[in-house]
Amino acid sequence: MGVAERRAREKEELRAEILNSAAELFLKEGYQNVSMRKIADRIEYAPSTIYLYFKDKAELCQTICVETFEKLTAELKGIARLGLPPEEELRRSLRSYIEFGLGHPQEYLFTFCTPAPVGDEFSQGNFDAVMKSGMEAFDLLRKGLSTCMAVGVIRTQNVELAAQLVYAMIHGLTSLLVLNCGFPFLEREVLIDGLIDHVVRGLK
Amino acid sequence: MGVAERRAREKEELRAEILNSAAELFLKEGYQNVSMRKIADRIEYAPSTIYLYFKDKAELCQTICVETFEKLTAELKGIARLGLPPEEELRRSLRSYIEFGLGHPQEYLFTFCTPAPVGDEFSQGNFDAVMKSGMEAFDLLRKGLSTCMAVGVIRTQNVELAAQLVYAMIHGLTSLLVLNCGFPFLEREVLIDGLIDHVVRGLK
Amino acid sequence: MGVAERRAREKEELRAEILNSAAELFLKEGYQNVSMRKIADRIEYAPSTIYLYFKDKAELCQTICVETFEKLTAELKGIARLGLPPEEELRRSLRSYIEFGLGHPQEYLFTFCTPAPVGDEFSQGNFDAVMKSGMEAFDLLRKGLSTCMAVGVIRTQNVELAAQLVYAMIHGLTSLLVLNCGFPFLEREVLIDGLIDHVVRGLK
Amino acid sequence: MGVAERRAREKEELRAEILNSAAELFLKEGYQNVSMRKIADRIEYAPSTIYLYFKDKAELCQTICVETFEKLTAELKGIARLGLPPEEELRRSLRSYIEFGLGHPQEYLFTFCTPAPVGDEFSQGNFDAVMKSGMEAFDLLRKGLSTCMAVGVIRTQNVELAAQLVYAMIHGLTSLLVLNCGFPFLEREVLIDGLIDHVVRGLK
DNA sequence: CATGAATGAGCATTCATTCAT
DNA sequence: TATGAATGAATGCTCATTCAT
Repeated sequence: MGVAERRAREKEELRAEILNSAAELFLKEGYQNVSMRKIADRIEYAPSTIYLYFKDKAELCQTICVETFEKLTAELKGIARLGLPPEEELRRSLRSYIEFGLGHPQEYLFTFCTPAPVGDEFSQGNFDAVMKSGMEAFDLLRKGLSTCMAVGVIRTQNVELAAQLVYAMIHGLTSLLVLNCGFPFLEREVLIDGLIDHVVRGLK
Repeated sequence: MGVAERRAREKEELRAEILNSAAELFLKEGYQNVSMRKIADRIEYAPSTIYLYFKDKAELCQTICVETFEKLTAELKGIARLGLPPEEELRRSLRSYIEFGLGHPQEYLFTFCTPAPVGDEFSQGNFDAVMKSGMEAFDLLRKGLSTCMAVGVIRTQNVELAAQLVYAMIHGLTSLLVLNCGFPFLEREVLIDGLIDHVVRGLK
Repeated sequence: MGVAERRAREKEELRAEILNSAAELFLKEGYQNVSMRKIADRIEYAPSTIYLYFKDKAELCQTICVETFEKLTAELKGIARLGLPPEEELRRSLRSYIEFGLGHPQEYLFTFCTPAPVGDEFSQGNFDAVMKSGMEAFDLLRKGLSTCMAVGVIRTQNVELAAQLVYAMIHGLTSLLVLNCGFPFLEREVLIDGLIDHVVRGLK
Repeated sequence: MGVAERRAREKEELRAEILNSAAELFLKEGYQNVSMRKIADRIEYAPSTIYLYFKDKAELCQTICVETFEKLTAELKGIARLGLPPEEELRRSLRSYIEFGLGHPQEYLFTFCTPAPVGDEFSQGNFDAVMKSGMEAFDLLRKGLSTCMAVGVIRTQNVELAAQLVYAMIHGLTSLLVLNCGFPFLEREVLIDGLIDHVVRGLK
């Protein structure tokens, strides 16, 4: 039936619109400074409408984070399926990670650069859900480094340490570029190439 | 003149007490969760008294950030004055930078992890004031790398590129640790040592 | 004509189901704590469906009250039809009244313990409708006392005074028990027996 | 200092005004239907001002109840101090109780005829505070009946039962008269005299 | 007949801030 | 200089109700 389909589509669109607007606002103003009303104003719906789609503010926030991680994971998995040589795959993954951040700046910043809302607003359940999906993405990095280690293209023996350091370094560049804070950065491509080289060279 | 002097001294002391208490609270509870009343309660003055010393909550926060960065700059300058061998000085500076972020998480997050227009709470003026004092510290990193390059302990020729990459990498670790997002990071010391090694090795 | 009949029957059944569920919820959770949604959830219909049967929440409540009082009146009439000796009939009626209050606390409170203008939620119309059906029950008390007086089992001559006092006394116990205020009352049965005895003895 | 005194007096006056208005509204519209805003509107202050005087809505309600009980207790104690013969003292106390209700209709109804706010709004602490002060008044009734029993002016042996029944009966009349619900009651004095007689006769 | 989507008004409460004193 | 009193705006959230379908 066309009617039901159209309704479902519209509903999905509004849900996405809420998520987008919320992510944008959370990013620009900080989780705590964004009220449900502000989100509602931006999408031009009544505040109570949001509650038809998300139980509360925390669930809204959680959903943004989880969906962002899921997109990233999917992308990294796509690369893994290409069957590239390990070092090449690692480089591609790192680049993919950075480009993902640049391509989804709002979600990236909100998910990776915003302190977890403290207090009783964000429940342990909310927190766990986000962390779980984040771990999935991180595991792909661990796995890639493991493979490199197995075939001897990187020297270091401590997978976990290597993974955390590599993650820190690419996150550093990604977040700085995404923040777009007015600092006179060099060309993005130059920085990305330079960083990946630096990272991989350090692993050898 | 004794009376006027004593008054001035007392006034300065109260100002410092407000800053200290506020910084402590911002750190422990997060900027948003600290009300002017809480600060006032802690110093045992009326909330309105704080407004005799600071225009508003944002100015209070800005002052704390700027004064904290001044401390970082002073620290980095202190290291420079030690006359250490260039590589050693670089390592010490990087470590100092990271530890500064860990020691002043609120200020760090506010200054380096928050996109420019922070809503209507923090004015552009507040932001600029803080950013300006942060940039002073960055200059010291540029200078340190320059020296390393001059004496040949690092290979790369592009100071600016090196500085930005190094900055990105240490910022990456610092911000992750500061965000305190629940991720099971390894020991801080291990990560810091590992990162500095990785960074320096990559520069050679 | 089968179709129209079945439809009418189904409609009547749903109406009754709404009333039953609402009464049960009002009783268990208190009028204010019962939302139209809760009622709808319980009968597994959409909230808006209820509005096809009742103008608003107040009308729903009014209907419950009136129908309940009609049950009380029916009960008292049933006792009268038993042809018991007058004193016995009086005792049975008093007990029946008290037990009615205990069994329908919300309706009781709403009708007998709430001052007339109930704010803007309940209209005067709602209130009058309920009061009218409550008064019908009071008339039966007058009649019962009249009979007792006629046959000499009670001494007092003033029917109206006796009726009002008796009513006040049983209302006193009923309302206290119904309010459920946390006071450590004795066993309900003991109190009810004691009260009826006290009331009847005082009439002699 | 005149200034401080005047301030204290004004503060006390506002506190009393809040209590009075709140009691009146709670009574007329029911605890749940009275918002802090409505109270504020009535006294022509901002809603937040009320919070300078009472921690929350529950504390406001609790205060009204407790202060009402305290007034009643004081009155009953005054009678006890007169050293009247036991039966006379009992009659006077009962009359005093009824007249207290008639003289403070709003507080009486709110305190004695309104169901305890359920849910988590009213804490156990709130509840206990009210119950404690209510018990004090009730104890005076117990004591009076005890004395009557000791000197043989009343027959019944069960103090607690007698006290609860007597309380129920006088409360019944008081609440009906106070409700002023439109029912065609006889003269108040006639009803009061009649009730006290009825009650005392039943005790003999 | 029944509903899903949406809303506007309302809630208790908190907070940064002002201002007369 | 310092403050106590007061406030207006905002917050997350709930609910009775409406209405197009």
